[in-house]
Amino acid sequence: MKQNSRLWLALHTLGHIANEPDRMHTSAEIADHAGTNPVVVRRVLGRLREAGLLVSEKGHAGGWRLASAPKDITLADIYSALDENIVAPPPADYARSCAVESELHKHVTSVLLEAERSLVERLGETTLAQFQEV
Amino acid sequence: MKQNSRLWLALHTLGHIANEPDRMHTSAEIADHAGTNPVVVRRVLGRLREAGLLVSEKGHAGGWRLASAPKDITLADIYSALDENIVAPPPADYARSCAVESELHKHVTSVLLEAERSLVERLGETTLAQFQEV
DNA sequence: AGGTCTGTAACTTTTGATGTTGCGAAACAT
DNA sequence: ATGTTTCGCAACATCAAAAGTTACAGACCT
Repeated sequence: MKQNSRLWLALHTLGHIANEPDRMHTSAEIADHAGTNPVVVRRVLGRLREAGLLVSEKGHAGGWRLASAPKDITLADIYSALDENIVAPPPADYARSCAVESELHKHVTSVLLEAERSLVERLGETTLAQFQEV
Repeated sequence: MKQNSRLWLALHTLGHIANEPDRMHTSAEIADHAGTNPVVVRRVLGRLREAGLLVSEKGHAGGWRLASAPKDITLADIYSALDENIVAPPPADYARSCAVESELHKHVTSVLLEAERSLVERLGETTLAQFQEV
């Protein structure tokens, strides 16, 4: 796969699961479909489970399924569950020194945070149901 | 330094140069101040020069200075010059296959792009002049 | 009991960014 | 003209985060 693709893997996978909500999907099956590794899948889906979006079951007929209906899962839920901070993390070292750049830093950070907030808001307007096949 | 800190290094540096617009600033001096390496500084500032924000001069009293007045340089100019795409680059591999996730992919990408557009718009409202000391 | 899953903990590999060294080219001072 | 300063650039070395891998314990079903 590639780097920083957790979000895409998550979307990809949830899209599929939402289309067949009634059966369990194993990590092996998903990994196969996504061209990656079962463990990687479990890592990513694990976060979604922690966020209450998915349910996993062990054992024979185990696997993964949605924790709620596709119409109740927004893209913002998915994005947030992965805490991908689009906002470039401020490199700490820069906080020190001159008041000037401290101001600059604060200003830019707040703009970035606001951009992220508006992004999440937008993602919240769309649910998985909108991508289900008819 | 740290990772993905080009934006911060650029802001930091331009902030300083904007406060002393009349003299040349050498990469060694900047690197020293930013706790990094002259070559790294030149790499980042080189992009800003390509974008027409800075001018560099070789030789004895050489170094870097702003190409225009602080009030004519917006944070968006800086951001754009570095083409930091905050939008996570879509991992290509996913474009294939099922129409469902292709739709999902397109939708999410467009939301991300819009978020970035609005971010740049916001950054465009602020100029370097606003961070100059009085 | 035996087979099928997830859950996790290591560890290795890969990738992108940063840091480093070295040297050529340009500008200037003497 | 010669030497010094400084950028420009290329070729590495180093580092950190992400992804991939292996291995095995725990849970569940038949």
